[in-house]
Amino acid sequence: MVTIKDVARIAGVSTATVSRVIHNGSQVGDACRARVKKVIAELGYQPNANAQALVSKTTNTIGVVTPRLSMSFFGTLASGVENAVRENGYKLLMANSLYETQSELDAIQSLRQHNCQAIILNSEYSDEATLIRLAAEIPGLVLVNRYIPQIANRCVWLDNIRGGQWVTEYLLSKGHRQFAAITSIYQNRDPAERLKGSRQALLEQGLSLPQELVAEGTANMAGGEQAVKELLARGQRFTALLAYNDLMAIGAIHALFAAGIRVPEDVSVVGFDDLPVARACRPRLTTMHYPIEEMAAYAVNLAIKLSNADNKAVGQTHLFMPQLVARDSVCGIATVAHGL
Amino acid sequence: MVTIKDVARIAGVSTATVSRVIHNGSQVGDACRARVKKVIAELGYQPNANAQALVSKTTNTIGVVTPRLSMSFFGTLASGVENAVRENGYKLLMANSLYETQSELDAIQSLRQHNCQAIILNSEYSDEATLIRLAAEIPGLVLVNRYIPQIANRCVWLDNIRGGQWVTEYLLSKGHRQFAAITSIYQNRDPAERLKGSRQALLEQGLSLPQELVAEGTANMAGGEQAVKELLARGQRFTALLAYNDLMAIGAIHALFAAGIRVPEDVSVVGFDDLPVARACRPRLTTMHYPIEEMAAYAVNLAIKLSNADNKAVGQTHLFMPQLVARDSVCGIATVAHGL
DNA sequence: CTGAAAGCGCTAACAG
DNA sequence: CTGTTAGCGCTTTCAG
Repeated sequence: MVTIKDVARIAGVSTATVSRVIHNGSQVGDACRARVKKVIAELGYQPNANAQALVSKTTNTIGVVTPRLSMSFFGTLASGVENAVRENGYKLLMANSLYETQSELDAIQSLRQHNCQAIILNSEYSDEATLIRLAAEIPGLVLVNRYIPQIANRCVWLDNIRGGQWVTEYLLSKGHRQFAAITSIYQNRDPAERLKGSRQALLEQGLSLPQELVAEGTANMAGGEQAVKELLARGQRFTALLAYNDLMAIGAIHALFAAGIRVPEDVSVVGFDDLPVARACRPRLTTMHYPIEEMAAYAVNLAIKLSNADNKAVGQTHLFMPQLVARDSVCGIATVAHGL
Repeated sequence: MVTIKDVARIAGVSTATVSRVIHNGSQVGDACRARVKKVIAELGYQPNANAQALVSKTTNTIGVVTPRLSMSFFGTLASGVENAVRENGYKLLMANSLYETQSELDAIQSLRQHNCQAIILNSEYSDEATLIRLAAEIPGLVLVNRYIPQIANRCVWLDNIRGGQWVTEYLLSKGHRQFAAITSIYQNRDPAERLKGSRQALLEQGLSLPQELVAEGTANMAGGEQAVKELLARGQRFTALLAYNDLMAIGAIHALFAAGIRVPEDVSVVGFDDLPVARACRPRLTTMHYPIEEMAAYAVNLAIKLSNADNKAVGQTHLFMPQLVARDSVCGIATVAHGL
């Protein structure tokens, strides 16, 4: 391994001068600078990042913690983070939290041990108190997809209520009046908010979504299938189905077809997230686009600013809006022959 | 930040002793060890990873380079790597290479600068000479999804030829005799090998796959759609369609349905990879399972061994086999009314 | 079994 | 403009 000493010796200068050249310190003579640069190039010298980190108390590294990279949503999130991190000249340390509070905490610890300059955290299950404490300890900590009022300036989040509202209004505008919903068994934050938005939109039209028209399942395809089967078993009638997310929506479509019910001709189905899979399934899914990649990039930039004590007003909020993407899983009620 | 000195001072021992306790050196008295452990716990001391790296010339960090995390295949790969890395007590540094040779090289450089103990690389476009050189320079470098004979012991790869062969044999066993294929415009390695396997299987039955029954497209949904349109425009007849991968297969199914051709009733379609999306589309896709997560984990363990100079016989190869997953996009030719 | 001391590669005053 | 010097936090001989 070629070190700064080697460069200094061969260039006939001190290590301090080499260091100055590396960091573009203007305090170096032109001739000297040229000579050092030449030697650096010849030797293929690269500063040792660990040594730099040790002395400067900070790394050019940003950490990210998500539940599980293999899931499309988090892979896209990570990809957004990676891009922004790279564009800012930083490196990315990554850890899966596996949906568990303890491994989430472990992941954060391990990132801190490496002196990450900032940490982007998609926390699903840690409680607010823990997160608030963490935020106090780590200047560059930013939460994605979660909103905690006390640390609003650290949160980059999505308006799920609006999302639920807008997608429901879209269905209403298409003439639908008979709604059903499938939601996550974990009725925390997102599922609750999306449903709340939907109910708000319905209420404005004098409609409601009674409990018997809501079924629960795990937030994936299997859960969607199961929830729809339950709805069908209950003998409920509906022309529009609101799914918590795209995966559940796709599961729902499978179950519906299995029961001889066509989508969208008999029942319109909407998802949420706009995962890549929403364009792969048939019919292509009408859904709310979750700008996760942009949010991730935004979070990285915010985290960098915060970690540089670039004082953000406490209480500032970083809110993103979902957007409707109309595809083929919804049709107007006028064209519906009979509903269900 | 609490350092080893703080612990030493408060515990009334030297830093050397604290270091020994941390590393479970057996050279410490029980009483002393207990006292130190207590202080460590009280202070919440965590060794500074950068300082450790500096002195020990190696980190507990493993790097991974993939083209783009937001793509399902690579997200799953990364997830497999992450799991194995964590289980081995290492941390994960990650970089996207964006399908470009230069940024791939940059990514590797940046990982080396951090003294990663090992690097897992999914290289698509770097040439073999570069990779061979890199392997010589970096003891812990392992290539995933690529095979280079000269550095066979560094390659964890899949038998694409067999894959192409097996999936084709499956179709043959279902009675199909009229084949078409859609493949990637980049006729490097994987696409060429899968096609080669298919042709081999066909040849054994006295069949062939002439060029007019092969169309090219980008290796994604759009490419699949376009390739099928081309096949159709050429007026080709076939009952079985071999797609380079799942994404192209799904695009193909879309294009087929758009043309009024049913899958699998009129045409059977097979993919390759077994991405999550293969279970989401309708009909669910029959495809070759690519054990990418297992391969990633295997690669990590191999990389760790190699980096510890745990001498692997040069020339050893680490080959994985794909596996057929029969779902709903294929049906027997006996039940086909007319073919296309 | 434990401590003292040297040094990993680099940066940042402080002199000159 | 450039060199000297003193560490950053930790591990690791080498003595004791």
